[in-house]
Amino acid sequence: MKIASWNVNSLNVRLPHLTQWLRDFGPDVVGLQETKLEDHKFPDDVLAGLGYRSVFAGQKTYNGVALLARDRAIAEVQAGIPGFDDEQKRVIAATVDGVRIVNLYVVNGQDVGTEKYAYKLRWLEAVRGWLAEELRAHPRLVVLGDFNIAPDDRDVHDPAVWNDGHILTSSDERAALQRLYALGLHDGYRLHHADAGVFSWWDYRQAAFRRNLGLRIDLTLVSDALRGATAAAGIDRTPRTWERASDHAPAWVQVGD
DNA sequence: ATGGTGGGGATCCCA
Repeated sequence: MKIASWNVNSLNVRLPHLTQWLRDFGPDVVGLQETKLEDHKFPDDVLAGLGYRSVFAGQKTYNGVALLARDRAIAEVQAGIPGFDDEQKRVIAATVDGVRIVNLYVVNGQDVGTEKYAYKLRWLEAVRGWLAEELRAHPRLVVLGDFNIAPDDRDVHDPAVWNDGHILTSSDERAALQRLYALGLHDGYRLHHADAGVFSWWDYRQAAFRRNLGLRIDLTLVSDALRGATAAAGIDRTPRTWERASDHAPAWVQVGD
């Protein structure tokens, strides 16, 4: 099963890219972030025409997440973090073919020390508590999404700029990510690749994509129980080359066949 | 330190 994560930065704008990419890449499961669509506007009919069922939790203008699955049922759908009151639509989870999939749009955090940064750390702690429960109930777990955290220096183009005091790379954010790993979750990409300089997000400004000035912040984590079945992982840069692209590229992991 | 670009929707917020 090929399982992917893609921050589309407006599904309204990116629907042609998504449909093209579904045809080209043929993922079995996809988690989308930043759909920026209210649920009644979600294009589930278009996606059904391509063989994908979808579930979604959206809102106008900001955030919004969805899970798609091709030729498979989507069961036990959970939107939001249980017990964590939050108006922002950043989480959707479901079970597909015996694998629990948790799709996260992690808070960006703006700048270290801001109110949004504090919210990011609170939010990640709530996610950690919930994932501990999810792992007990569903040992075969994949946690994917836009984490808005670059795990280590290999995942940034310039570690001097993206340092322990900078948003997306600060020591508190990285420590929060390590606490997720400590639950028994593994960066799928790093199970197969040790290289530096492979990124999933490039700023729209300063021709960052052309110059490969990016970060790897879109992650696919696999649980202990799935680690041995993780056959491959990667990032598909192709959609980032298309006209009017999302600033993110899809990250994927293959579990089993 | 600043401001660069893009999406959404309202003339500014968020990334």
